[in-house]
Amino acid sequence: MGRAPCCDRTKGLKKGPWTSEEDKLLVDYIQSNGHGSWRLLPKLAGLNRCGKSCRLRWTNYLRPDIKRGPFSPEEQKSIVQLHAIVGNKWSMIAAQLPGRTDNEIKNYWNTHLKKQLRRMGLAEPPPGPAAGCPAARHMAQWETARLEAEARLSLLASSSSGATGTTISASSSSTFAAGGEKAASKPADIFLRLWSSDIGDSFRRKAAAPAPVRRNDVVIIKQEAQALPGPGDDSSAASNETEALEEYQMFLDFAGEELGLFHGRHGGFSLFPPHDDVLAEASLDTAF
DNA sequence: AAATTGTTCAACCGCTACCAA
DNA sequence: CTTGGTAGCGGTTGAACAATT
Repeated sequence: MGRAPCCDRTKGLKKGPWTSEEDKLLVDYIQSNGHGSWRLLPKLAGLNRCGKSCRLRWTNYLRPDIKRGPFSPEEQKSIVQLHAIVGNKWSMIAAQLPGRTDNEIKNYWNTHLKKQLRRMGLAEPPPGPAAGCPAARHMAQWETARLEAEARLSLLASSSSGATGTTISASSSSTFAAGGEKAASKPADIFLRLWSSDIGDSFRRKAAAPAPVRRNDVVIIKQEAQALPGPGDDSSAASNETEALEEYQMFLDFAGEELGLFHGRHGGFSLFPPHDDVLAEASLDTAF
């Protein structure tokens, strides 16, 4: 075994800001040869940088399809909503915003949106006994996505119904999902696609019918939740929460399968972290 | 005008899933 | 099956710039 190490720190590779000459070398090389192996690229392109640095420079700054300039209100809204759904999965969020990089979105979130939300009083965990509870928080996050989808549905319906000015209500939107656009082609809007899914329909109707359990970890958590002594030992409340968790996990699964949100190296996205992480998440994630 | 404080964002660091040897 | 390299990700840093005192 034994490949050469990726970044040989003994060779005195350059770090820090890129010069315009370095940029030109990188762009010229990639445009004529493609990036190929990032490890070999610096040598081939005549750059005294490590491949990692070249990849970052290209993907975050030099790529020709990168959109420059301030974020539009629509983009801001999408970031907030997507962050509510997937959390700090910047690459997933970036995949839904053409021309924007994960680094850019991450920076924008940390420097603008987080502050804005804090000012609006949305950066703290909700008050009450459910504070810090991942299930309650995620349910609230789904609710924000639901409201967004409803708003967009209304806009869509009013624009397509012309002068009549009628709008599709929340209860009638399942018709849209079942026989309308979903049957012909999927809506391009991520929130409408979530909303028009079976899972979205389940949330809208708040159906009491038990959802099929599709993941082993859901079963495990359900058993653990039942074993844990809840506040006041309210077993029905615990059961409701477990059902809510299962439904929300199905929503996440749907997002992964239908929208490609969770494709790639990280596989799926689970509501159910290891026990140690639950505490960490509750104390650290104060964005919502 | 100078010093201090705050803000932005490009780039780096460390971690890890994936995959080749 | 094990080991180790690669690529990609999220968190963090620090230089540059802007605003304030």
